[in-house]
Amino acid sequence: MTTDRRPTVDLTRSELAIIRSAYRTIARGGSQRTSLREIAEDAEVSKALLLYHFGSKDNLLLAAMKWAVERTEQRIRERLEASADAPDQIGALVDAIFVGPEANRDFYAFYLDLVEHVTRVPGFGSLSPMLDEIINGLYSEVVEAGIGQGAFEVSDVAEVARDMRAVIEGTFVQWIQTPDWRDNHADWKEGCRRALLRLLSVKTP
Amino acid sequence: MTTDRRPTVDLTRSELAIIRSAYRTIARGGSQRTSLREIAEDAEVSKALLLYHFGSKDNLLLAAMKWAVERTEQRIRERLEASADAPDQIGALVDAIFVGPEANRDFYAFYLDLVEHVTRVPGFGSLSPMLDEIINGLYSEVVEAGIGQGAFEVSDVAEVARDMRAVIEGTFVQWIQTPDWRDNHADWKEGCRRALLRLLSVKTP
Amino acid sequence: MTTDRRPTVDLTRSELAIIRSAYRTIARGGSQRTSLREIAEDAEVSKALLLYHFGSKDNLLLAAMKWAVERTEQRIRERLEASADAPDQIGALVDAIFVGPEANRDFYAFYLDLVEHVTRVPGFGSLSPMLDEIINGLYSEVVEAGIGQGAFEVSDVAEVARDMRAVIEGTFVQWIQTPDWRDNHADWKEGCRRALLRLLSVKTP
Amino acid sequence: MTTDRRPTVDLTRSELAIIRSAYRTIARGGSQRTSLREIAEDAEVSKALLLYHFGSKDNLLLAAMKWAVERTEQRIRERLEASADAPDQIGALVDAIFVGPEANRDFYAFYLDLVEHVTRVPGFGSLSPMLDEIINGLYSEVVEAGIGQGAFEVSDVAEVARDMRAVIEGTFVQWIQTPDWRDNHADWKEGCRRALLRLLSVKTP
DNA sequence: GATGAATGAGGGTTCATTCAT
DNA sequence: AATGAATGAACCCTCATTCAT
Repeated sequence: MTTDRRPTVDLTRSELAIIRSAYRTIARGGSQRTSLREIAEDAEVSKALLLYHFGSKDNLLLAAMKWAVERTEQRIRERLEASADAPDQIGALVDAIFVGPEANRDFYAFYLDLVEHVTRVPGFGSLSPMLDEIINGLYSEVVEAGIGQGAFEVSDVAEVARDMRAVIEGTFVQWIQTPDWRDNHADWKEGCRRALLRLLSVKTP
Repeated sequence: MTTDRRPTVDLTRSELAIIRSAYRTIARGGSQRTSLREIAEDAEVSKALLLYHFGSKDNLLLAAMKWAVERTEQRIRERLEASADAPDQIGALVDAIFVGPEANRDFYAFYLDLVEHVTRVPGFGSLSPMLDEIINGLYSEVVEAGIGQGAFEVSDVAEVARDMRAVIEGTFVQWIQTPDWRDNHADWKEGCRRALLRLLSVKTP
Repeated sequence: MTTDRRPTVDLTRSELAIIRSAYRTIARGGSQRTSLREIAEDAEVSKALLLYHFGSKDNLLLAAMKWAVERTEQRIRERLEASADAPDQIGALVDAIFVGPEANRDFYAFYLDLVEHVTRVPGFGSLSPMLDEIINGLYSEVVEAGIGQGAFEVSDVAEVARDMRAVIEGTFVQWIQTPDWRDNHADWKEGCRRALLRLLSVKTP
Repeated sequence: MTTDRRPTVDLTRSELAIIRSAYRTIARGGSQRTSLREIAEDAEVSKALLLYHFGSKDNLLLAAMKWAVERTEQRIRERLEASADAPDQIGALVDAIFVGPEANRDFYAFYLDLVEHVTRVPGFGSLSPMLDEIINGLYSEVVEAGIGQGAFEVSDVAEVARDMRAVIEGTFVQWIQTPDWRDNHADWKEGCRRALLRLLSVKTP
């Protein structure tokens, strides 16, 4: 349904390196607790270079957020294609999303930062339709594929996609708060899978 | 080098006023973008008084978070009791939670801030078992009440409570990002209600 | 020569307790690094009581300084009288002054604070003639007693007293900087004794 | 959470300017009564620049202390060399040290501040071996030169150096407390000279 | 006599940003 | 393209002091 999308802007090699450092550092510490100096140190460049390339901290943040979302989408799509003809579409999706505790924690911690910005900082609002298109679009495709196979009982695809997203993100919001997130990842993943199946009215055996 | 500070156990009148201001101000602006000065101005007290009562910004934040969570639980419980014998338990819960766009936005913006802190600041970890107990406990009670009436098909109450929480919080995470949150509140509420019913395998008419 | 002097002001019991706490606390931490709260905690009274009794921090400081100097003089005089007819007047004086590492360190750390105040804060200048009278007076008496016994070769008593004071305080200024002041106290004491004797042209055996 | 800071090894031109201002300002007002703002104003730079170069107030203080001690040593050595073959070695030393009321007052007020820090702030302890080496080393050299000329009766050079230091610093401790230090400087200088000679068993004419 | 509540002034420090090179 | 020097604004926090009780 959604066609191929390309990175919003082209990034030079060193811009990309900076963005990666920004993502890594911010995912760990939170965007407001993370200073440009820390990011610059992680990237092994001067602090001034960040502003030379991105103009302001907010701009760098925005760029990093876009990059992170697009990269994550791509990673999910690749994994999904690898198991394209799996009998269990939902299981494949969950496998593609729950890639591991560290990566998931980094991404969702970063994502919560993103939501915080969308909610309160003018200029980050542009992220929200982008997320809508990417995430809900992805889930819609999965649902439609499942419907084609007669696997799900679904009337409104968009609504179900939204609900799936709620279940997944709501699961991560809880999981990310658990102290033993490094170890319990598989359990939460399985719980999420079951919840999605129940949501789609697929009887679990 | 401890500082001047009242030993905070029960909340005095002026401590409560400060906490209310902190909640309001932080919900709007985010805890890190909100300075003690802003909170003090909102509370119409001196900045130093905040620290006199709470010792540090983090402590005030923690106190405000606990207060907000407990107050919200109580509000939900009251509303829930008011419709105790409603035929539609889930509907009643959703009514009790979705009290209005402003209040919901304030609370969930604040809540996401809380999660961000739990994730990254040592010392806020104590909040998450508290949340677990309060929120999941509340949902468990509702589920068990429903089971008693034969309304739901549920085997593991704790898991269902967790899934409900995922749906609800995941819904708010999406809703809070929508630009027209002031107007679309009712739609998201209805969507959340349906998702919960589907999750509990209750056939919607 | 100098006649008996009495405490500049009369102190109530609780004022004295506060002053003792002030002395102890400040000797350890320095007057500017020590807050009224710390002193109040040490004295187990409220911070406001300090100001109720002394009016301001500077006033308390001044009172504590006067008290410490007078108390120290008295302590030295008592010890000196106990060995009134000792053959070695200087030895007796040094014994009376070098009472032990902790007490000496406390007093001279406190004394340096005092000098710092005399040098820079108007209002503490009154301490300096008081010190002159007390300390140099004390040393003068010792010297004169020694002259009576034909022990010293001295022409100008006041000058010698000043020089003795220089040697003693200069010794403590160095000693107080040594990291192992707890253990080397006896060595410095002995060194000081020899220096004083040399100063007074008494041939050491 | 390291801060922005130049790695201070050699002093740049502007670092030196800052240190000079720090020395001047602190000598007058005391290190704890002197704020970074005052030093910055004196140096006509922004307050943030001090921390950019030195990282913290304590660090700046430490740097200023080291600088002041080394500069003073150098000044004394130069003056001493200028009168290298003077018949009266001690007189030359005293001349080199007692350069004038303002400079002496500044230096010894600053020095007493330094001692106060060494006594109580961990991290400033490194200063005292440095002082020991520089000051006592200097005096030892003078004593040894004098011995070579048969001027002094001295057995333990290190001990005598320590005693000389005691006399000199003890003299300044008293002098700095006198209200008329601007006028009596010459008298105290002469008194110090005599005391040193007596200490070294040199018969005064 | 004694204290808790409250505050104003100021402290050191952080940090995004600017600018000359 | 890249950086070090420099800054202004704001931050959290400390503390002596005031005042009503």
